[in-house]
Amino acid sequence: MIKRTHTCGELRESHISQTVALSGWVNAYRGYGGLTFIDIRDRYGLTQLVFDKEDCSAELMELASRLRNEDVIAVRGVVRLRAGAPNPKLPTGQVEVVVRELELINKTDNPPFLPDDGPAAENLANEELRLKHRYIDLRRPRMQHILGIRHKVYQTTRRYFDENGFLEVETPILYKSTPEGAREFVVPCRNVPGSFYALPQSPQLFKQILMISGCDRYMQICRCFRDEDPRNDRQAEFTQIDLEMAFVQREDIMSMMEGFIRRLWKDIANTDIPPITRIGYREAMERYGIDRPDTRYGLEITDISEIARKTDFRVFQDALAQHPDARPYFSKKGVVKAIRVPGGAEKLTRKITDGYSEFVKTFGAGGVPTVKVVSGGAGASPAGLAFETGIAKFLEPVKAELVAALGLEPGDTVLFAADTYAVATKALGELRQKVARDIGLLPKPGCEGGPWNFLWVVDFPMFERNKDSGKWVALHHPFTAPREDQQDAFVAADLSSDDETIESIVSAGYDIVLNGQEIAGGSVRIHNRDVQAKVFQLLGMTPEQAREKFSFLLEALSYGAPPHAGIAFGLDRLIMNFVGAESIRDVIAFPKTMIGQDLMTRAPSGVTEAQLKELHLVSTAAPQG
RNA sequence: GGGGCGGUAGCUCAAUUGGUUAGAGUACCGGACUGUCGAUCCGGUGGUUGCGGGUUCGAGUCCCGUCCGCCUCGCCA
Repeated sequence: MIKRTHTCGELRESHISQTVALSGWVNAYRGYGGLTFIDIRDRYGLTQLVFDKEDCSAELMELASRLRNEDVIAVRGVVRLRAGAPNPKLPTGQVEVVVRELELINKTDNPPFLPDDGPAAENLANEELRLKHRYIDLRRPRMQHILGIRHKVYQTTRRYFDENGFLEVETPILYKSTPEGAREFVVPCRNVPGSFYALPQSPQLFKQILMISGCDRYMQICRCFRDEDPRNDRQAEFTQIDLEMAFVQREDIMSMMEGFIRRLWKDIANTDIPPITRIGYREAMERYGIDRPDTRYGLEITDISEIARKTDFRVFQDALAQHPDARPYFSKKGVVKAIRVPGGAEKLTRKITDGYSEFVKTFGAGGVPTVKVVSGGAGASPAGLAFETGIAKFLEPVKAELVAALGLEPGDTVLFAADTYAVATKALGELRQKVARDIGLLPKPGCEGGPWNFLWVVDFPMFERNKDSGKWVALHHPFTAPREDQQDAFVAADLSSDDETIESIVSAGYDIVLNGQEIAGGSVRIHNRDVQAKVFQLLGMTPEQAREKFSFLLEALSYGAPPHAGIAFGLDRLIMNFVGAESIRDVIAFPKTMIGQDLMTRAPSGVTEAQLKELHLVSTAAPQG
């Protein structure tokens, strides 16, 4: 075999007249009878090979003329300045290799598609086919680039945390089932009939145990499993950058993470990230209607309930009549909220705003009342503004107040939501993002590069009532500590009667949001056994159940647990941001489809009766696949 | 679990209200061609329209079921 001396992205004018050897895949074939060009490709780039009747034997010309896309070849030849025009699109475009020796290492069958990102790739094969033949898809320069960025993120991560004294520790994949939270993948255990492991949703408790074990600072790039329906940026099997620190407070973690983010963005995107601003959960919900606000644009939400109360608009009045005396953030309290869309009068056509009404119905809202703001005209306000279309006539009596409250200007459109606090907030929070895309406030999805708007979201409530069961659930997870100044109130609270207090307790949790996407989340943990037991109790676990599921944690907490805190990054989402990927599948080498299949290996698949028997299992489903 | 979009040649797509032999580009095969780089030109092979039923004189097209892919709501402590 001809052994390569250089890669296909390496040769320059400085190599001219050297004899070199290259190996790779045939990327393109251009034949002229007595003259044949082959582009040879490997991970590093493309180089033009030339076979010329004047220089090559008839056998070599014949062999070259039979080469086709994706054949694997190796060549030996001499580098020379291109005899024709140089190709400015290629780093190697000044030179070509005149081939003296060609080895056809492996002839390909006609490939189902070509791994081409160039102009010919306008019709990229569909994803199903690309996933089935992932080894071809991954040859694409784009995919190689993504794998490379992902590799760099691993390296920067390990380097940063190593420099800061973190210890990389692996934690079990075969773990204990703790059925709170996400649905788990379950693995039958052969040696203990009828018992099962679960795959970890995260190494949460192991990293806490490692703190109690004296590891002080832990990190791991780990696989996590959640058997929930996937999304564009979510799949059942994903990767976290997981870490935990002992003897720290919230601020210590936050500054360590800001350092990490600055390093990461410097290394990967060559960008300096300024200090990250913070917002409280309540404020985020009020202003943006979501706990992960995208701050690249305005379109903030304003509560106009008190103004709406003065109108005769039935939709407003009906909404406001719901639990009028409830606490401000009570989820079923009736409210009216509004978004001012600058320039919306022109950009948001009737067809678009009708679509918004349909859109918010998916979140339980009835529709989106709308009004346009114009200058002058009949009935113009003192500021010279008038309302038109939609619900304009109902708003006439409160025009001046609305103009002042929302800062309205001519050409604006105002979008309203009148419903319960929970529904109106959610509907406008989602609508806000849709409007931003519609009127061009955002780069197109899949664009690479900034702006990078980071945000810490802090001060989450510890608990909320599940809207169906009415049970208390932890907003983050049951191991999250109350914020330092809330600890006493939680310890003192009577769990059976003190709803107001429990709902008001704020946790020591923190999320990092990037451009409206949650990229990391963590908290200070409970390190006191009694506090942890009280949380389990509040979540409806009897002391026996708590012991059955978490005795190891409660015991560990009683044998000298240091204060500790941690966080985990969604690594796949980080990569998506760096490379401008639209789908999480594009940043995972071997991803799964929406129903969790690997189209290349055809996993999951059936197993034999013998396997089932050995595992003490009987399947009630007919075998598939 | 719910809603939406899609599945036609190896690939990317087309095919009027249901109507003749399901087309184009590309890939592939054969031929021509000495400076291309999405090479070009000439010729050719290539189809159980995802699968199974149904309606009809006639179905790629309409109906029912099913499988697969994507998007989305719920879900994701």
